[in-house]
Amino acid sequence: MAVLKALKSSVDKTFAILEYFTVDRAEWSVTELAKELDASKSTVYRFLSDMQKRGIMYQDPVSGKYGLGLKLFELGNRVRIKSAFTDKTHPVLMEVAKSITETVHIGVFKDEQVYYVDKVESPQGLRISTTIGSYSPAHATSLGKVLLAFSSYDENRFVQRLKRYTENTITDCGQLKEELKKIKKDGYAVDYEEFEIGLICVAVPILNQKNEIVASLSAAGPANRFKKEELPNYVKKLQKGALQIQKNIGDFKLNIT
Amino acid sequence: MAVLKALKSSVDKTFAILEYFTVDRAEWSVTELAKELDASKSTVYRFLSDMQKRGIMYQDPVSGKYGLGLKLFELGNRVRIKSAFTDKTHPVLMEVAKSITETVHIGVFKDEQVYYVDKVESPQGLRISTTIGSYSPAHATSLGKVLLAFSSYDENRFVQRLKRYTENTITDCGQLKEELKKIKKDGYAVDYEEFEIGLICVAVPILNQKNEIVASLSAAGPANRFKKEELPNYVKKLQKGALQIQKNIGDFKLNIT
DNA sequence: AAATTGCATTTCATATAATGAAACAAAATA
DNA sequence: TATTTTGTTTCATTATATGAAATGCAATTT
Repeated sequence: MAVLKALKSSVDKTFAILEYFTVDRAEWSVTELAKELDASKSTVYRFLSDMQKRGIMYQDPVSGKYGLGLKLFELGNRVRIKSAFTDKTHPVLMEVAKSITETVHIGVFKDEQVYYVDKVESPQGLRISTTIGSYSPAHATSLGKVLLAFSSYDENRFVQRLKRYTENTITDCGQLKEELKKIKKDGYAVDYEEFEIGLICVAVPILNQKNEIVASLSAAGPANRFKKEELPNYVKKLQKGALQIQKNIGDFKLNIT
Repeated sequence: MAVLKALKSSVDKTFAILEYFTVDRAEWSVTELAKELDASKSTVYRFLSDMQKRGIMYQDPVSGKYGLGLKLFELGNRVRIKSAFTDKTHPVLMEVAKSITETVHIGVFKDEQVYYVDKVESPQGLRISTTIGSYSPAHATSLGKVLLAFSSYDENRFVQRLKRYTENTITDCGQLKEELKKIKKDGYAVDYEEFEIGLICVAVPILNQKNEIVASLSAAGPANRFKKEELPNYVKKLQKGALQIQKNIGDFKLNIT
């Protein structure tokens, strides 16, 4: 409430409005959004229609509701991360997804969270589906635990409360530190339904040619399809992919800011 | 010159500035951009730094120059076309690129031009590299000619001048109509260096399950690698991919506006 | 080492655009 | 037909955007 009025610059307001258009809520009417933002219809209308004129917004000709437009897609594709990083990782991701037959992800650190930068979905019907450009908690995912384990991090990083997502989530800082130590030793992390019941993930680090960790690579699938004796096999396939990516990316270091 | 002053709304100004960040010119300093826009440094600075605070812009910590930020990548990935269409086409594109070993593209019609919505680059060193979200002329590309041939179009569509790009470009309307008729009969189009010298493309239509054309699929490679006797082979592989995509997309119809 | 250039950034009085209430038009609903 | 609910437009008021000049910082030149 009173979201817009709190922001002083038009630039801020513009992008605050865009943030409301998510994957889960792709369409808003002027009235709905005005109510949500506690702003006048005129104001919201002007923002949306100005953006619509530029193709940043798309207006459904039938319902009159607004959604994100093609121009934004266009701009998003110009962002460096895409051409510099994903172009190099994606082909490998395809290979790994095919050989493991589960959804594979690449995640990096951003704001203490895991940020998904690339994915290839499992060819199987029942599969995990995440949105590129979204976030997950670091301590409750295999991607995050790998990133933590292989990064040089402040020991006091975990003074912050570790949020519980399921009964398996690690919420004790000491326990997490032990887990990370083990992960660094083993070279991989597993998430046994620690973030979501029914979801199991395995992840390995992606290093650049200077052996700095730049991202992590995971395979994720439904718990009932996971066989513990297959774990070394998954890890082997992931590591093979990670090594291939390492070859592809050179000394590339992702600047996430 | 005087680009910014001509625009009355901040929303317009914001996105006008973003448009200056292209693939060819990914970075601008405050001073450079202020000069280009004929605006004051303060103004440009404020736009860029406001956007930078939100992650829309990225500022290189060394040079101080600005580029497009991750948030924009994030927003771009939320655009419907991406999740609804590309997710379904990309895996097939990978397969086709691998089997043909040339860069493959998917294009749709937008504003009488070919709009690139997805691509997978050739694994070979020498390859064609296009930007997703960019445009090419319809009459001078295989993607475009397929789209024209299989769309129900106005006969008078081509009264507009057909721009010449190379010595092979079809610039005569009657000749183009003949070509389109042939393409419809054959089920594929070829571009023999009609847009760019040294570039040869082959394209086939992608139909949805109602048999409406929704996009076209092409393979593009350097002319000196192209063997005429391999053409039926390329077409066969492309058609196999197009059929797979048809299965994936159902009765999906792309709304490009 | 001092001076100079070249840059991003900040300041502040003024010009200009953003704002919301209300009116409007058009469609959906009763 | 009457009523409600939309998206859109208008316009006087308010608040933000603007640019010249100043600042601070670093790299380069004297």
